[in-house]
Amino acid sequence: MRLSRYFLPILRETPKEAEIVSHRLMLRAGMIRQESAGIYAWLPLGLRVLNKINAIVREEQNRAGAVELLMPVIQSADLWRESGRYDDYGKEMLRISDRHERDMLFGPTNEEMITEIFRGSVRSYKDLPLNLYHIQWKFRDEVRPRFGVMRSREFLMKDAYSFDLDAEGARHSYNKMFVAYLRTFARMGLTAIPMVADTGPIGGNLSHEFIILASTGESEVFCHQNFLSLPTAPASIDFDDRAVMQAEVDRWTHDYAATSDMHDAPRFDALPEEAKVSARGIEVGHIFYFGTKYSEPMGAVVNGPDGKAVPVQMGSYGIGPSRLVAALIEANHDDNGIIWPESVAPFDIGLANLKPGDGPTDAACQSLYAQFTDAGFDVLYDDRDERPGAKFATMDLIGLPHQVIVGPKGLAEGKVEVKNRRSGVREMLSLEEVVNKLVAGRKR
RNA sequence: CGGGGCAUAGCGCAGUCUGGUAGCGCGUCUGCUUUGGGAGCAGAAGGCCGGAGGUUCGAAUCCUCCUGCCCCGACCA
Repeated sequence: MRLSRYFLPILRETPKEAEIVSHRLMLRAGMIRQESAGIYAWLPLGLRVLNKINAIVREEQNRAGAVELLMPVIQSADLWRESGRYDDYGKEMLRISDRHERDMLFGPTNEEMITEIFRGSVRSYKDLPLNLYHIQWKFRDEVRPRFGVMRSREFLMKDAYSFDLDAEGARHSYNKMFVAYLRTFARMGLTAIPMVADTGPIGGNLSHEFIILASTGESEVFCHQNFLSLPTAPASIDFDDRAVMQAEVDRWTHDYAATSDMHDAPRFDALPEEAKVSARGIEVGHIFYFGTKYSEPMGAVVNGPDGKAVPVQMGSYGIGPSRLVAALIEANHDDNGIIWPESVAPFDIGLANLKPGDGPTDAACQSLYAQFTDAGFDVLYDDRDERPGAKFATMDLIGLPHQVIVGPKGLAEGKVEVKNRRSGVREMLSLEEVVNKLVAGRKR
């Protein structure tokens, strides 16, 4: 993509409303634009990151056996009256009516709808286990939206729903999502710590929040030092093996970890001093097992092996990709801007032409652009007629992992500069070496 | 939902107290000179001063109401 043809409205100054670093940087880097309190438009650069995150979420959901579908944003109030939550949910639910004055709502979550879909088509225990998920916009009319997309009213959520015949099966479904979540966050370069959680309005009796540590986190968290270095399960782990899944979950729930609402101070205090981690955290995922809370009132039943109808055991599993964009920036930035992990970067390489209009420089850039693109990289080519300083500042701000800087000075010696955004390391290499280096780096 | 604040050019702000032709910096556009860490000079464009009423010869400025947004707290993927 040529920057001169792209839409990247960068701000040189920080809008005053942005309090936390991710919000500031998202606005400055032209990723989002606020349209209303807690409601944002995703500009091209931001959308690219969101899509990269979604792709990782999908891969890991699919790997764990979940199946993607897509449910509507607008739901009927009648569905929510069946579960009793139409009255329980309160003012956070945005209630609307259509032209026939039917009560509708903008979905804050989808337990009711997925249960309705399930009961309409599944009759036998032989169709279980089943896990259905979608990635869809949600609306929760927060009293006080803040921190940009970290706590917005409209937000993107991946929500999965599992259906099992019995509690043991449901536990396995829960464990699969637990492991899939750890892998999902690890692939984004985040250390997410599962913490025993309150179940809130979703209900149920088994729940974990996945928290990443960040100084700007909204909640206070306590955990054992061990979590900071626990290795994540490999992609090859057998999601169908109940014992393997349980062992993996046990490994990740063995040590103490809790948010302030669930904090067990005596237990934490008993830890050796060097093992205590007390910090702030951002919730990036939340999983629940809630049994028959919805299946029973809504009549989602299957015939068991004995021919008797039983309500299915359910769980739900949420990840907020839009919040993750902000969380990733909180965890990856410096004074100059964002530092994207490679797996979610909007572009892999930023190619800066320091002197557009100069024949040899243009030619070298064109050649590199073609070679990078052929090698499968997403390249943002800064061909704008700007001074070098402005280009460097832009590149650092938007945080692409690799910067390739091409100017007459280097080219006189047949070289271009490659800079690693995270380490800051710069090298002068020939055109051929640059391509080889980046290709080799990606395979590693 | 309680408390506090803000609203003037794309962004950041001054002007409001004490009413009298709408300002500054950055950005944008034109030209020239520049070109390896946000250039210099010259010129230009861009505003129903959040909205509606009111007071006044005259309102960005004073009064009333409304709306939007932000911050602190309580609540939450």
